[in-house]
Amino acid sequence: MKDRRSTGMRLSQTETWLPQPDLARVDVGTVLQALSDPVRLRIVRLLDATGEGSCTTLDVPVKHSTVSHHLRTLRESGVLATRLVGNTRLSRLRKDELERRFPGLLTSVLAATPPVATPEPA
Amino acid sequence: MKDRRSTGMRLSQTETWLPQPDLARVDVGTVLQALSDPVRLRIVRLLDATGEGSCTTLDVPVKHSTVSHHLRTLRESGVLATRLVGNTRLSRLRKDELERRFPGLLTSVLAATPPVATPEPA
DNA sequence: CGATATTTACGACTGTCATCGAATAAGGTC
DNA sequence: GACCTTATTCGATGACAGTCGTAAATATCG
Repeated sequence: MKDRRSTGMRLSQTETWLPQPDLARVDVGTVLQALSDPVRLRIVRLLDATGEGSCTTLDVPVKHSTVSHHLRTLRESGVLATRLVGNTRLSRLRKDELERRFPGLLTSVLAATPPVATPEPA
Repeated sequence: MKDRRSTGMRLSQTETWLPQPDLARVDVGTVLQALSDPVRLRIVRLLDATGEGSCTTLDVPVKHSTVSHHLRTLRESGVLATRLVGNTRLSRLRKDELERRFPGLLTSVLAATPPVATPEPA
């Protein structure tokens, strides 16, 4: 129950969300494709750790416009949901829904341990 | 030291395998990348159903040279192993190894149900 | 209203990758 | 050895995707 005073407080009763696909209509290949990119996989891991994130808060080694592009890809593939709050857009993982649609998939990806270093010392 | 009788019998003691990566050194992103292609995902499903398959036995809508390319990709990413038997190469999923390295990953992918049809009726 | 911050949209470049066809290598058969 | 089958490799091509910069849209603050 939010109670806003004179200072700018957002009202949370009518939250707007960006359009997102029904996971029942999403193919597992689409999700795999979305998760296959290194930057996107990093975004997913960050969102899993922090809960929510936006274009500027996500620590990824690409420009903002590129982050926006990746967030769009992840959203359209059903991996994350984005809600508009004031000036920013906060994205989060659709963890529960994904777990129901593809049991164990996202869980196993997030639980994956990094490879033992240096495949070939060159 | 081949010992063949009149009828063509294969000897199974010295089986040769194509080189494959140590899964401990494989990143989950590499596997996701390998599984993200539609043709490769189909190959993986076919191999899961039939146990083993080769370039010609796999029913995929691309030419043999392309199948060979995909099999190579899947092998180098650690998804499948290939053993040479006579003139052909039989590939199979490294299911158990993958399950140990990325618990639940391949399982969830193979268990994934197809999407409910017609995302957009056009 | 102006100024700033956040994000997206658009256009362009670039690199990667899937695909094919032809050539090559290797196995098995006659 | 000649021949066919199987599979890979190579080069070329075409399409897609990741990246960036800039412009545009929206919201917040003064």
